[in-house]
Amino acid sequence: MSIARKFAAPKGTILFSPGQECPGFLVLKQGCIKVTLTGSSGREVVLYRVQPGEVCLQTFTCLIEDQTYAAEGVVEEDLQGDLIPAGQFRQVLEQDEAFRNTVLTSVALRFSEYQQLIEDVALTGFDARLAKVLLRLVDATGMVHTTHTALAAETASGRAYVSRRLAEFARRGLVEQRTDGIRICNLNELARISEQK
Amino acid sequence: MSIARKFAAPKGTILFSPGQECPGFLVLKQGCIKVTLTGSSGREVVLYRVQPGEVCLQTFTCLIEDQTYAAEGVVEEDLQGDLIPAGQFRQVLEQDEAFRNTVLTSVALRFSEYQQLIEDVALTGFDARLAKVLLRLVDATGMVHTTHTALAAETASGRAYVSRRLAEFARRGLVEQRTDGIRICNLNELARISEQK
DNA sequence: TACCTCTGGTGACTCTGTCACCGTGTCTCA
DNA sequence: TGAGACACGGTGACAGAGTCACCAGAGGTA
Repeated sequence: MSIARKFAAPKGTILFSPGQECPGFLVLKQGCIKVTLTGSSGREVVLYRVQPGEVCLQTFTCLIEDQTYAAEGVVEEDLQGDLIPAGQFRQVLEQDEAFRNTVLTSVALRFSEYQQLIEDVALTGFDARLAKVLLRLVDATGMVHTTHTALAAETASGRAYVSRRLAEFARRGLVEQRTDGIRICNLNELARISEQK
Repeated sequence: MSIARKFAAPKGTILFSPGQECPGFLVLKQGCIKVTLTGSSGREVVLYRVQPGEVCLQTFTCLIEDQTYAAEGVVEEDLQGDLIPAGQFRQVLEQDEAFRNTVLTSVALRFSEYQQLIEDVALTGFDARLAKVLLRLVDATGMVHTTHTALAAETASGRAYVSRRLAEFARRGLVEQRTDGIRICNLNELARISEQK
């Protein structure tokens, strides 16, 4: 993969936005990218995150189909990786077997994630979605450091509704709302809720 | 692609169901497969259709990740194609460049379709979704031959609600409900609605 | 201190989806 | 030809989900 250029970007950088041309294919070594979709109403949905070892598939679709981006990508944690220029992507894909495997695996993984997301949004109740997100974001100390607004994007819902349901969760003793985030009090019960409906 | 076996199945055949092992990779030559997700409540969502020239990606994910199916596949129109046994899939992918390109293109296409579906379900109002589905299913004579139940699956919604909104569309003169299906009366207005919100 | 921005709480909606129940048309089979 | 079975769609009443506007507190900063 000698064609690849080193690439780095600090937290907060907008890597790509809908409609943009695609500069190349990014293989992540360090950091995290958040990929979101924003509706015309301004509402935002988190599609997925790209972690080290994975590839950014928004780019993949662009390159294979020769299209522009459909989603937005933001750097969540300082980024480092390799960028394969758009023109050389197919060539590397042909020649480098390890790279090809990485891409295929990544595609398959993302594919099932998308399907899961569709299932969650289309077939699952809100509380289950919220519980699932809380369980995904909880850290080792039992805290979730995030805002209601961010949770709304993660659950493909609205901020006000998140506030209400979170208040209900708190009333039931499942969580506790603090100024520095949300403390998870009853992990088992949340897990149970996340599997309902 | 000499390893491939001929494969055929009549309309109505259930090709795969959630949890099943994946027998191989199907390249479609004729017919149509409908791939759906069914929630525990019994509610169904149409994910996509596989048309001739395309590959079935449910299978792709299974094979690459060595997992079982997550969705259900039903034959909508009598099927004919080539089946590449599970064990040989990766090998063919390595050796056959044309096949590899077909797969990659198909994956990319399906990937953007999934993203579109997420956008529709998560960010778009119901009327827009319904209008979009009607426009997709309308035939040359301006008719949509389908049931409200089927439209509910296509719009990731419920049958009763489809009935209600369709009645409202009819009241506004956009469509006309008949015993043999739905007649589209105002294509332009439906197109306008399908782009809202 | 005054101001600004980010965040979250809340009332009052609308939109979306569900459930149960009914009527209609069609098909089948005795 | 009549009885039952069944698929389909209409509808009232309700529950769940999401929106909008407005308010209040916490922190930063000038």
